[in-house]
Amino acid sequence: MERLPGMTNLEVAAILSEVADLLEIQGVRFKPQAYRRAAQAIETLPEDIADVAREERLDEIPGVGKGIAGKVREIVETGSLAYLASLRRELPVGVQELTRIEGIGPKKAAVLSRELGIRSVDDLEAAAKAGRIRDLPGFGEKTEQNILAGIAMSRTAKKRHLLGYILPVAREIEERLAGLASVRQVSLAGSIRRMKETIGDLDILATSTRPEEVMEVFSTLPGVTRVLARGTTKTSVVLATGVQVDLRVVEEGQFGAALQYFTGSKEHNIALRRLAIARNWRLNEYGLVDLASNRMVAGEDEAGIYRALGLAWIEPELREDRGEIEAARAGTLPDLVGYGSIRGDLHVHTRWSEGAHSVGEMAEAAAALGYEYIAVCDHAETLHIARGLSPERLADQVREIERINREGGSSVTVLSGTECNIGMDGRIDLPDSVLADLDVVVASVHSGFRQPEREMTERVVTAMHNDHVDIIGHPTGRILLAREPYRIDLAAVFEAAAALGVLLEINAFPGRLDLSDVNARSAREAGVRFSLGSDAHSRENLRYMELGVATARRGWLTADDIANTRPLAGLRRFLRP
DNA sequence: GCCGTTTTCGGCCCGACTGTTTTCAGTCG
Repeated sequence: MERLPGMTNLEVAAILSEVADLLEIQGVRFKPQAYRRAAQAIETLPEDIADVAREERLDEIPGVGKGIAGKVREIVETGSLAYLASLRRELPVGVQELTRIEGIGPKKAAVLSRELGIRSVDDLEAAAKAGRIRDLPGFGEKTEQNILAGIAMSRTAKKRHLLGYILPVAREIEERLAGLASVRQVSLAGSIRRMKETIGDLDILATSTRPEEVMEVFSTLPGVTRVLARGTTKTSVVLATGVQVDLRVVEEGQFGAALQYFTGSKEHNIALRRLAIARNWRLNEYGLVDLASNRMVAGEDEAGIYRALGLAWIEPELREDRGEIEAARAGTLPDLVGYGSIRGDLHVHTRWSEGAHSVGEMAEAAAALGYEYIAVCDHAETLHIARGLSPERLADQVREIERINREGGSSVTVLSGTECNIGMDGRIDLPDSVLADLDVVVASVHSGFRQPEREMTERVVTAMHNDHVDIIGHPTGRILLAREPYRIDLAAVFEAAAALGVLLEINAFPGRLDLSDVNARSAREAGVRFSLGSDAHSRENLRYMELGVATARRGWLTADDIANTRPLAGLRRFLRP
């Protein structure tokens, strides 16, 4: 029997967020914040919200009390929320849409709707052009102009950028600034310091004895096409790639506070400020200040702020208000896998299929990175576009790998492997006899993404039941900024992977990062172990491993959770015979 | 609507900036 698809955490969160938006437009105070906080907690919950509701544990979620718990139950049980429907009826259609325009919040949207009957962005544009907005209370000519500019901006949708592509750019800017004699400290901040998978703007922070000089150098960096603002404490530029970069120069004694503040996330900072308030302190970008004595409690270095608030220092990758503050207080933060902890790459391609370099060249590059092993996992035959290998050519490749290992020109052991294809019915596109002779078998879905959830889940679980499969590659198939993950019951996949001892990959290719941080964390809770693979198509791509480690760290993973933090002998225990 | 290292009631993140005002509300990050 077909099971009704349950509400995902994302869908429940979206409903609560909309309630928050609508309440805000109505001018209701404080409730929007409460709904938003609950939505955020549910969105990033490492468990299925329907399970939590069924087990009557909703009140354990921070931000969920009696009222919201009842609404969540209603959503989970019926798929909708009567309260939201009634809120929608009370508000003219389209008012929400207005708040998406920069400069228009709930208050202005309400006035525009009430006074001029504006119901859409198109209405808004017409009214602004006709000069009908400037006479409204609280509005003026300037506001009218800004609204038109805001509408124009909203039409050229704000782009995000892949972490993997923007990180080298950011580091180059950081290095150039660090090279200036007057610069004392410099650090990346914001989402790039948290290693989020996609980045909006770049934030960089520095201290300097001569801020004007730093700003001059910064605003004339190669690649800068526009200077949006230029002051002695903050300068904003736009690079040719469309990336906005903000540089802030602060006082030396405030570097820690500023770094903490500008690293965010916003949710994390709000939670920290709550802790400060409880002690009658105030936390902002200038420091942690005792309100009674007006004395600075901390601010020079970041760790001092956390310490003063009774917390262990929190790695930037964890600062999303997803339980890290509670863990820091209890002293139970995970010992995150380190960027240098990976001993080998378990997913690389070579010239045998779609890669750019030979097996020997990849091994050499891996040795230069200090690895002990790499697994060559070229595609199998059915993946024609990637020049997949037939069993015969794969056998030739295995012989070449054996020769390279025997001749021992490199400190790296090359493992033979494949990235085989999981067919529509879950079958692998190589015979068992071939798979049995390989060291590492990665199995991935490369087609038929539109299968219904139940079939896709069965398909992947069937593949895991093949005793030769060691790793499921990029388990959700998403491509960042381009393609949604396919529909699959991840809880069922995690359960099977844990039970069968199949590793799930965190694919480190910049556009994949699949499993994602949040999914990896859920998988870990379900007892899954992981494999990190760069999916490198060239020597240079091996460096993408860093992005995979970042994703693992954001998913609260330790070295223990990851097979390829082990030396070769230890790794073999994670691979099925 | 939520929540407690001042609490079961009375608060709820903070500061910069803008444009509208003439002392501040609204918006943003």
